[in-house]
Amino acid sequence: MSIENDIKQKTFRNPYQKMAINLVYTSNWLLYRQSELFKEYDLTLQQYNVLRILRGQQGRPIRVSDISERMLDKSSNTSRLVDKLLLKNYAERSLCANDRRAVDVIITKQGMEVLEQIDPRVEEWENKLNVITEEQALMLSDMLDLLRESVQE
Amino acid sequence: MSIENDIKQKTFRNPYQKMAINLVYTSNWLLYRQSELFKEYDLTLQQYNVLRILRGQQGRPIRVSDISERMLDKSSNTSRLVDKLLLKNYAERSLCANDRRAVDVIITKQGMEVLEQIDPRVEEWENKLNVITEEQALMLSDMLDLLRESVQE
DNA sequence: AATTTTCAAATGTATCTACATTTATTGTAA
DNA sequence: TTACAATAAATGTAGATACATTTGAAAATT
Repeated sequence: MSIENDIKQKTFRNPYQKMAINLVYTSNWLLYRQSELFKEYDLTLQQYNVLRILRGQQGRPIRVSDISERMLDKSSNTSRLVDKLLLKNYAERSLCANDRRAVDVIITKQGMEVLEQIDPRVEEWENKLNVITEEQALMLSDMLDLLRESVQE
Repeated sequence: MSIENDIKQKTFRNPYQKMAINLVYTSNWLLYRQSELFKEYDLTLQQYNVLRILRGQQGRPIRVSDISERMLDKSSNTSRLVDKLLLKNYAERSLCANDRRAVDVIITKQGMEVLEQIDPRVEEWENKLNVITEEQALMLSDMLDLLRESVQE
């Protein structure tokens, strides 16, 4: 359904506004569907995001501040997210050897296992997005990069 | 900067995953910038969203449930958002004549005024997005519509 | 070396959000 | 018409989030 119907707004100030609104709306839509999936595994979206970052390390530990940098939602409180993962035995924490301010985090076997359970479900979900071609998807991604670049901080 | 650099992830499972991640990342990026702007006027993003929906009514009252339907973030608690706007004298609430369960909400003069102050700032911001053409913006919006359509609920 | 600044993580706190429940009203079926 | 379901809004509450502050450690400056 078109964004006009979804939010019952017939006109937009300009194409850029329409696009921006659709972008936020679609992101919320996507996050909501995916959250439902993660909820089955008692994970929040942010916890899942951290877990995936941990797995991406392939055995190497990663410090809390580096996790924060890689989060999609930069405002997350990574300390507390890691706390939650520790409670579930999905992650382990240890002091960083060469910088005692920092804390190294690593995924556990159980953390890997829960991700492996979720993987096919996420993949299945992502595959539904192939109403657009792979080329279009990459083009869309490139356009998003451009948009962010254009607004200097 | 490319999404790869922004979240320090070099590879993605497939183009759809890359696009989806970029979508969420860019939405967060956009919301964060805009929130900073609204904060200057002591409004949260959600409060601003409600105010704009109220203005869109052009004088006609709108019930709380209809506001919810039009929100970009459907999970917002519209009752409490309207409470906040009442406290700031940006909105008024009255019982709906033909359905005493419902509550009619209408924007006040002060609500209109604060929006008018914000308008040029938002427009200025949106205009920075014109690194892509209007046609590309509309195409991007259409592709987002397609994506949502493709995943049946 | 001592002092100051910067940095990493954790924590305190008010606010916000998600979700279930409640209250009041309307609609529908027995 | 009574009983039951459906709807609209408000509210209670646990947990999450945003943001400032604190704690401890490292780096830079004096």
